[in-house]
Amino acid sequence: MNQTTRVPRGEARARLIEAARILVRRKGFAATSLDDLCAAAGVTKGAFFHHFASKEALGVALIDDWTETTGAMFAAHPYNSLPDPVDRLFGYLELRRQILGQPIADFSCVAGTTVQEAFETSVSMRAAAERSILSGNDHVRSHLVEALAAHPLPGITAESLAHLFQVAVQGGIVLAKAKGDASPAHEAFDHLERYLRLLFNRPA
Amino acid sequence: MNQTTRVPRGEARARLIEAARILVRRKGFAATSLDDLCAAAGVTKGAFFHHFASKEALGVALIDDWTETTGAMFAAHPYNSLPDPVDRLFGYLELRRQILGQPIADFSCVAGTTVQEAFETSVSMRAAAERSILSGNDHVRSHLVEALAAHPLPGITAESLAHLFQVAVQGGIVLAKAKGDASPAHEAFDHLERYLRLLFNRPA
DNA sequence: TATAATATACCGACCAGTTGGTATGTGGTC
DNA sequence: GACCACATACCAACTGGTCGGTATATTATA
Repeated sequence: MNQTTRVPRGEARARLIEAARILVRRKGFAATSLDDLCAAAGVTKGAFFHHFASKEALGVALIDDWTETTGAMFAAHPYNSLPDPVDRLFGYLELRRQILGQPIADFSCVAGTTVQEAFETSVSMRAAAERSILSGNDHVRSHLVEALAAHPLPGITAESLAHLFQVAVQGGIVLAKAKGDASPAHEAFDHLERYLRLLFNRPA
Repeated sequence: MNQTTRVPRGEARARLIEAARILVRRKGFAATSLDDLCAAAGVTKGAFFHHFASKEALGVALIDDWTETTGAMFAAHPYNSLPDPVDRLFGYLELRRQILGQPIADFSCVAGTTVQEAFETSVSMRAAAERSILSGNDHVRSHLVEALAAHPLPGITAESLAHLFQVAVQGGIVLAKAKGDASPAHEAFDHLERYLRLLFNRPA
């Protein structure tokens, strides 16, 4: 209740986004109230509306921050320096499987969760979610383009395969939430890897 | 506003669930208020709380109704009478692709949308969503069990493949909502079909 | 370099409208 | 006339958002 130590000047915005990430992942966007959010961030309503014009604006900032953070995380990972693009794809999948070891709320996707609610009610949030998906897509696609250049597959585009990765990630999250267990998501990545091995003729 | 023609006696509950299905698909569960819901159903708050103990109870009833409706729809489809189980799987995928021709809100999944928001905040709604996913899973799995009996694939279970179908459906919806376009979902089904053709040795 | 002027960051009380939920009344049906 | 299926009226708590104010930082000026 009573704030004993104040949030240092200049940190309010970052703290609000951090708190929003946690709350939205747990309860969704609509169910996250600004009062709860500000309390969790240790900040007042005044601070909120100084940094964000509306709850919707916070949502956009949250998703954009999410895009940046996750993008940087994947870009920084060691598998990116593997010489073989197909191995990089397997490295990506392996990382994804590792992430599934965390609690469900911690591997839930901010963009995916939010766009389920807001795709019709908020133009700007849907657009932000599209940017987020697109960013993840680009990462995988770059490896796929290389892989397909070395091993062309008639009728299969890097774009559509990259989408399949995203579909597996997002669908896996939904099933994990429903079952309270990450194993269906885990299995989906296994199947995706097996599909890639069949396509690129890479037996395990 | 003013109710000109009243909802016939005995229909309130069904109308509420129907209206909830539409609103929840468009705006999510939390963002759907009881006032809006009752107005859309042409019914008063008194009717609502006569049939449902709480908003959460309506959510559970909505998801269970969804499970029943979709289950009946898939069970009734002609592809189920095809002699070959693998052909039935292709028939299922073809039907899924047809459904993608509708507006996004109309192929959005009530269970998937709701569980994204409520998996941590409502035990009963998460359980209802699990029942829904499980029901869809069972349908596909029954064909997969037959297919695997005729054409065994070491290391691949009907259960995990059935999950993959659900993952493709749910993930496809998320991507479609984000992009405002069903094509990534469509492509995911194409890849899934190609994967099955490779596994079961069924070239197109 | 001291100081005035201005911009930034944040506070917290307040507001009107909405929220899920309740208590009680009423008309139709058996 | 009892019961069921709703309608009506109402409520406290909460909702996103506003607004006047203050403390701190930045820049301009002399």
